[in-house]
Amino acid sequence: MLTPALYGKGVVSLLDERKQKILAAVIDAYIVTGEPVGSKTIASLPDIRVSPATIRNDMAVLEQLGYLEQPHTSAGRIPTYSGYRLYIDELMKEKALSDEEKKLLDDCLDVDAPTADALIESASKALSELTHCATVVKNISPKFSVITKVEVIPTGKRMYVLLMITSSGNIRNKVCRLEFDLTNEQMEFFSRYMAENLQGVPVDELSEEIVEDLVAAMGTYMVTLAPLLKGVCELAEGFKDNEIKVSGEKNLLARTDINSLQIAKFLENKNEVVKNMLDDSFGDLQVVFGEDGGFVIENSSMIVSKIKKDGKTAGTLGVIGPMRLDYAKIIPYIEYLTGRITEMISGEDEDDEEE
Amino acid sequence: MLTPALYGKGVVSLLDERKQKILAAVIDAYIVTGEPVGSKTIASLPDIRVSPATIRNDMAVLEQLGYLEQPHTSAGRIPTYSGYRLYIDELMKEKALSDEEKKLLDDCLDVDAPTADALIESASKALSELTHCATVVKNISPKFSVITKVEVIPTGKRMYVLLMITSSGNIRNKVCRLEFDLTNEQMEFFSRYMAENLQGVPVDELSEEIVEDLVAAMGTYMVTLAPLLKGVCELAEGFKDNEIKVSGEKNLLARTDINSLQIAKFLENKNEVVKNMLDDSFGDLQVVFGEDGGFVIENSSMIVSKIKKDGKTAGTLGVIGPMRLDYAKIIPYIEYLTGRITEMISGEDEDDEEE
DNA sequence: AATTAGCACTCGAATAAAAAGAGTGCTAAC
DNA sequence: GTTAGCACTCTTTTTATTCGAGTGCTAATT
Repeated sequence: MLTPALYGKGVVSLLDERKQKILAAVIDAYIVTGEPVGSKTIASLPDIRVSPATIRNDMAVLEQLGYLEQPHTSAGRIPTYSGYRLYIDELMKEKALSDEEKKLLDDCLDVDAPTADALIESASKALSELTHCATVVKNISPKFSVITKVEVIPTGKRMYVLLMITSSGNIRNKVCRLEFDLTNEQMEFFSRYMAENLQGVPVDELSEEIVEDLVAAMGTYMVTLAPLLKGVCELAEGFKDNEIKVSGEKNLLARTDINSLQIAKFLENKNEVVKNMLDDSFGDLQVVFGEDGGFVIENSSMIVSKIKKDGKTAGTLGVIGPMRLDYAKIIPYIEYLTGRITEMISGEDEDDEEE
Repeated sequence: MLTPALYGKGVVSLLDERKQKILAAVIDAYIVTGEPVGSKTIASLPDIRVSPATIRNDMAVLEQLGYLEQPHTSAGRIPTYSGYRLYIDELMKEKALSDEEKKLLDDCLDVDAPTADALIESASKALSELTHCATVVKNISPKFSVITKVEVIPTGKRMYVLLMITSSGNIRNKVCRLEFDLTNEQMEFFSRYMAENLQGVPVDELSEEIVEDLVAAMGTYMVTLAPLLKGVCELAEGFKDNEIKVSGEKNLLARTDINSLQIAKFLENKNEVVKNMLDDSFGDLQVVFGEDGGFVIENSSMIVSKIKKDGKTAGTLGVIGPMRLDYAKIIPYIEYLTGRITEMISGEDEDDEEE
């Protein structure tokens, strides 16, 4: 007999209610202690009314189904990947946030942050401290940013600063060294040309081809200004690339059950590794285990949740921690934060909401 | 009898030539193997002509003098801090760079780097790969940078980007949200006011007091523009603070003899820790061991060398690695690189050297 | 048919004892 | 001053033994 709450779910229906309870209890215990869990431990729990022998039988079944495993014959059980998966998807009881917790989280959000990215960043810092994990952030997608301004500012002999500002309030700059000094006329032309051709263009649409076309159409100015346009191109790339930020790495490095070198390697490639992972193809909340795809940090898992804007994925926020993470508590944290951020940034573009 | 090369040196004169040779040999061997070194190992070296017994006697003396120690009775010797110190200062034979090595290093330097900091950065990356250590960089001192431009650019409703450019080609920006939109007149006033009062001011002289004076002297514009000036202040701080960069951390994290958590803590506080350490009070090249002052990474050491400009310290470049570092090889590397950079940036300010 | 008590069994972890080995310090001879 | 020789020390490695947690199976119980 299934509890009402579990009707219509997935794999869970293959397991009778008691086996579900036992599996959940084993994983709960393992998350707390980190040690293999035996039948006696489970039997001593208040809402389990059967004997260790019965539990042993059930655990043997759960092992055959691939949800649990034994490190060695005479040890208790630990969860497998699919055990965790089932637990997260269908078994665990999320610990709803109390009002105090909500308030705490609200206070952590920097409501005065000048850009959405800074707001998300503040959430990331807070989350990392509250969970004692590393946190990972994918900034507001370049899809939502259009170029609002491209400037060139002379700063020295043949030295120029290129400046690009986007609608989401992000700025990037780059120093260019040219072959010749620009005349006033050339600079004015460049500014006008940029304003006419790039203003309003979404950052992620700015490809090399577009820039090449622009260069070609520039006529006599071509030779002198081409290097600047190349710089523009690189700036746009910068917006796309530097999206992913990890903070609180210390919390991972402090752990003995996670390999430091793997962490370091992950941090080096975080862009490539995480980019594919946080795409539209997934649901709003996603839990990835430490050897799925490119994400190789053994014994770790990553929970990420989407931040939306106008119904579309705009960014993500999540944590990276040990496999045995307190999912039931941390998932609500993350969902609450991304939910609040989603509220805060919706429709912010057009006009300021206050007053 | 002292070798000519050692005349007039320091503590070394207390040690006869053979003891020096033995101490150096022990440290050489320890640097390679990481294991305590015994008398037999030393005796088997080609230019040591005495028996193990003699070496044992000498090693006992070296231990009493505090240069060596035994992890336990029946083990060989390992160097103490002062052993390393003596070795580095007076005993080791630096391995001079071959022409190929010089060429290799030259090729690593990004001669086209638009700013001196970028040049140093390229050296840092190369050094980290060549030595398999982390590298640490202190960027060209703010003392050498004067403010060349402060701009304010409107980017949205009540949103402005503050931009500060220094003579060394560095740029920093900051998004400010103001209470009111600025009129054209206000913006023009601000630009002029900045140009008149801040252009040419060395970055590290821009204190809160100066800014407060400026605010006070601003007259009617005071109320509206004060927040912008606060932003200017923060930007200048940014130039001072973000000087120290570490790269190649992976090389440290990969080692089992260095504590990951200590590395993480160091990385978090690198600014405070390293700032004091790379000051004018020291010689051109400095070796710091992993528990001196604020630098607490057990079993590690840091070698830093100064980059100069017009005879004054302008920046530093160095490596952080295990205590048992191949000093004899790495020190020449660092000295060569900082030397080259010093040459390249000298007098670069006034005019371009090429053509 | 499901549950449970009972029990033999397994295998890792902890403990103890023994052997091996590296290196020393000291003494006496060179 | 140097060195061979040797007893001694202390770690590391090996081997053996015990201990105990936890299991799986069987037979009894509900």
